[in-house]
Amino acid sequence: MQTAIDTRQRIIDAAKTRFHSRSYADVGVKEICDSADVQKGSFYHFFPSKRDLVVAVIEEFAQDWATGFIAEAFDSRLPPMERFDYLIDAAYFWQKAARDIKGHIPGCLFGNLALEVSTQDDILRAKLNAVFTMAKKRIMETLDEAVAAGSIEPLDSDNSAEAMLAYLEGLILLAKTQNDPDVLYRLGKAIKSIRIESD
Amino acid sequence: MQTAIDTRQRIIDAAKTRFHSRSYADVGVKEICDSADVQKGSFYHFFPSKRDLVVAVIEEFAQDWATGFIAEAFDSRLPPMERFDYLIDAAYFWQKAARDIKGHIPGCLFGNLALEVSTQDDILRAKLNAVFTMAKKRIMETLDEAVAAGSIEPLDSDNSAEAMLAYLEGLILLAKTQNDPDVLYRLGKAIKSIRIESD
DNA sequence: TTGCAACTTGACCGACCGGTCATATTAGCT
DNA sequence: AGCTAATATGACCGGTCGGTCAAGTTGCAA
Repeated sequence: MQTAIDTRQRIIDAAKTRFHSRSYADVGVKEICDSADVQKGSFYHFFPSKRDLVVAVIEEFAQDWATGFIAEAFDSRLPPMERFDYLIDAAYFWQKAARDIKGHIPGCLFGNLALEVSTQDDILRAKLNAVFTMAKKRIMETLDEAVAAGSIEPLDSDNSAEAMLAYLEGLILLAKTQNDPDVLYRLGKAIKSIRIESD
Repeated sequence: MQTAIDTRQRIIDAAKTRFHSRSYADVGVKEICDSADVQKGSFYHFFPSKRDLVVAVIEEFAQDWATGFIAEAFDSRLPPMERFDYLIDAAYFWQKAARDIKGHIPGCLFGNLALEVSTQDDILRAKLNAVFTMAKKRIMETLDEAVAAGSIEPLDSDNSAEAMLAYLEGLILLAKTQNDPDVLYRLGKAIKSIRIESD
């Protein structure tokens, strides 16, 4: 059957955009089914529960992320510290594009979900945490490269990377609250000044 | 009638803790009424809608915040830059205390709500944005004081304050995702290194 | 060509959602 | 004491929620 994988994918696709631009609780199974042109029964054939769907969405989105703008921004041909400029740029353009189309900044799917479900579902929380850990790792490797290249002073790259990730998520949070992607432009450059000394 | 104000307050109190530690969508009017020992009809006597309740909760919480740990941390008797240490400390202890009692880090009510409702309700978004603007102002004043006292080099205090706020919110986001208040301790000190140069 | 598993269909479920309402009850003023 | 307006009561509303299920239909392997 050729449509099988397709059906599953259509469900994920419909859910992905909706969870991203609204919230987990606000998007119902029925709405997802309708927009994916799938019946309720089919939905529950592929996903035991709504929660299992959001897990799939997180996984796929993390993949998109890793192979998408994260991969582009962290291009190893670029001087290490320059990659952070690309990261901020990419975030800016993504949020701006979404706002121009939908009218609102969706923010970061992972950040959104993390704040929504972390206190209520430890498994989802762990999933989201793993995504952040992966992002942190990319940042850390870049910092280590920068240190090796002599473009920055040695530092606690692990904690510094986490701090930079926190800053990025915080920027996106404020940008979403103001519904204004320019926040990323105005404040983004400071990401390179964040550093935690090694002891 | 003596119980009148009391009833309204009981509703707000019950809602405040629940919205903070769960989410807006997840907490129903019925649950709030039950826990506040109030009937549905009474609830809608005081609040035209659930949304009006959350507005009241935001306002009261912002007040608690301003007169609570924000006021303490930004104590004018402290050297300006030291106040940021107190800010981080206060955030750390608050989150830790909540986790020890409830098992989970609730995060920042404003950050939580901002990511949950910003794309769906511009009025709530504006309310939350106003709270952030107030916090930013406090930070900015502190930075200006620090510059005046010569403890830091002159900088774009407005944007730097916003960047520091973003960082704080990002730290709380990661702490919540890891369910670990230590994130604030590990990474908090970097808040003082964030600066955006004036041009 | 038959058999079986993968998939689809759409009606159905109980629970809960935010919100309404007519009817008490109460408190404070005159 | 009597009136009025504020507050309280709890049954009730239509709609939606996540989820179930029995009965199809389809594609593929043997």
